[in-house]
Amino acid sequence: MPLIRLPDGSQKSFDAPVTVAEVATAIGPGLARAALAGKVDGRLVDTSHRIDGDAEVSIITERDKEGLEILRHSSAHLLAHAVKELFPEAQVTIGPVVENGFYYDFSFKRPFTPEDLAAIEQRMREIAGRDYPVARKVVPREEAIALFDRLGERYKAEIIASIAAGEEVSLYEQDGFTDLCRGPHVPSTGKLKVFKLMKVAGAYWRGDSKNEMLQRIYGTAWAKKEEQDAYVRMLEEAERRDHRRLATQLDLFHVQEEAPGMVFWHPHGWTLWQAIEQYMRQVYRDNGYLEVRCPQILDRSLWEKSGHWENYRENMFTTRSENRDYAIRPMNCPGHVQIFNKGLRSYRDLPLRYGEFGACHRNEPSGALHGIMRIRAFTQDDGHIFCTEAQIQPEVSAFIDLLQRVYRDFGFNDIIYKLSTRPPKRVGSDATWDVAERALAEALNAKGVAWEEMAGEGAFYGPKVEFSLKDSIGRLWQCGTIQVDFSMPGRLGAEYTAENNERRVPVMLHRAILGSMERFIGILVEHYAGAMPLWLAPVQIVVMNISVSQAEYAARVAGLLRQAGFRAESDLRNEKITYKIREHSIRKLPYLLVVGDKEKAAEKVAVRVRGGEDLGQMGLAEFVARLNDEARSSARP
RNA sequence: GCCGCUGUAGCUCAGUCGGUAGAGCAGCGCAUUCGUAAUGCGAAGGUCGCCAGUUCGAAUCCGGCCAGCGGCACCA
Repeated sequence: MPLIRLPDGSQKSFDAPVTVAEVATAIGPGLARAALAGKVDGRLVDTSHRIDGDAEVSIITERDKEGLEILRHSSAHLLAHAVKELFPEAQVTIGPVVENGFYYDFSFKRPFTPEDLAAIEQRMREIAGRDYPVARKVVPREEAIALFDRLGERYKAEIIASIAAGEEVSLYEQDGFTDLCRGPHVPSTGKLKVFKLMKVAGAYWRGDSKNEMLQRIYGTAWAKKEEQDAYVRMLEEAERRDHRRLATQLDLFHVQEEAPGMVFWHPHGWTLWQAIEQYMRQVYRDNGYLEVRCPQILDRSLWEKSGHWENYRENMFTTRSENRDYAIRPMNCPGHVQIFNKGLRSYRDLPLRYGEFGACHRNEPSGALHGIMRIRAFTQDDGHIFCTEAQIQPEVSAFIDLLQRVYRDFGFNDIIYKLSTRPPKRVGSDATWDVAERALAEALNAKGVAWEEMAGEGAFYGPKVEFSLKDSIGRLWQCGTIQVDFSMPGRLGAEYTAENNERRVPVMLHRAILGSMERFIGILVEHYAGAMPLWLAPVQIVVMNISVSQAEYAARVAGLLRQAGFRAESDLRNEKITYKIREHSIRKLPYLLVVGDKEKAAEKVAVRVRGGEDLGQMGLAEFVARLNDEARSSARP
């Protein structure tokens, strides 16, 4: 007779084995209706799961995180069911839960069309509406393989064949549709109410590009309609903020066919770039970095030494001249090592920090290109710190401080930290990895930040910390990184003289805060939806006259603002003031100044802030003071 | 690189059954001199991504290529 302990501490005893569903019923009919699954001694199970002995049980509903995942998982299952009803020749493969939803991969002789998607979604609603019970069945492996072979589902048969011999094979069945699945699933299809198919795309069988390509149908599913609506609105908002759309609208940059993956920066876009670069240059200066500049094309022999020629030949742009092979640099570190190598280095020189706005080219596969977020010609805010093992931790600590300050200045306050540790294939002794991993972990702990360990995700040459920022609509972007490198300094012959007159190879820390300038600008544009803070806005102020009699005064005001160090324009066109205001509002300028006869007579300006707030009249000195305050508070350029 | 979709005026987008292309905005000209998100009128603007093919005739149909977009794979 099982004694069931519930999350609130209460207990219920039964005189015979009970199912999760029966436990829920014993607690209350409302909970019984809401039950999606159960958690028995920490393990997620179906509501049909039978409890034979004493156990800790909680009932999972759509309010639980696990409940939502089960809804999504069962929605994937429902999708497969609908596809099999409409297209019996389609073969099912896998259908996991992903962020915000689920997908299911199918093999089918022709591509699914948007019309197919609509029909499939309709069929999903019908199946859900009929509220079929979902039944779990455990079968011997051979029986399951035979079943799917008989059904002509060769992918499923292959998946089962790869399940370890001892493991239990469970099948889920709803109205004649059977799928292999670990579960748990909702008790009946009627629990699935809020879902929507999103798109169809290609995906490789088992994620391997050597395998055939399947068709992946993506869907989203939620506990409540309002949550799904909010998610759809977020996607629409992301589309409105798309950096490609805003770049055209705000005349920042363009790309064209003749230079795939490379950016043409227009004057306004380049002004934004320069504001960022000058700020970062100041950051270098204030934090002990020495700015350097290296060639973009280097002889093949150097890339052979660094290992790039062997490992990344396909992804490098190369060129030839007078029988010599060259590569256009895909990264800056080999150049920085050359500077380090020039002259004899002492331990007294360490840590030595070089920084560069390093333009790199990587021949990315055409399918990887994406706006200016993933391109072939990009510029890194790249820095390399040459140091001793003992200096790793203080350098990493200082770097984290610096990165936090920079992100805050750009308006990002939410940072996610991840530590990637030694991968199976690596260089360097375990003792050295111990030192480096401990240094990174201690630096993170010293900062008191929450971090996640990504075991085995480090680079072959050393562990790394990766920094992701969260933007204004909740998306994560990995930008910063600091990586310990035990390999390259040695490969490229970097050495220093230690206290005991011994020659030693320095440790090199690769680090970037923004990552790629291009990508970071894309992120900034989307974060601010094109309405850049004052210190970054390509045009900060436009001065508009109301009629021709104030034209000279308006031009003079704009000139004075430029002399005060601001990016100001005048708009003296013979247009109605409402027309000009509309036009410059669309350009998302921070400040619009209106000058008419009253302002001209009083030697003042009427100030309108982006967004429409009218600050009324003020003198020029007062306005400039305001601008200076604002530029200082958002960042310290 | 792989799968799918897309490519028409500076921008956003129509274009039916194959019969040599259309709108709004922007730009240009003229008038209007105006107080916080669109003044009116007029003229102009296109190698329909590129190359081949079918056809009396191709933006439209077929094939190849290029680029972009959504994913997958990749991302030193």
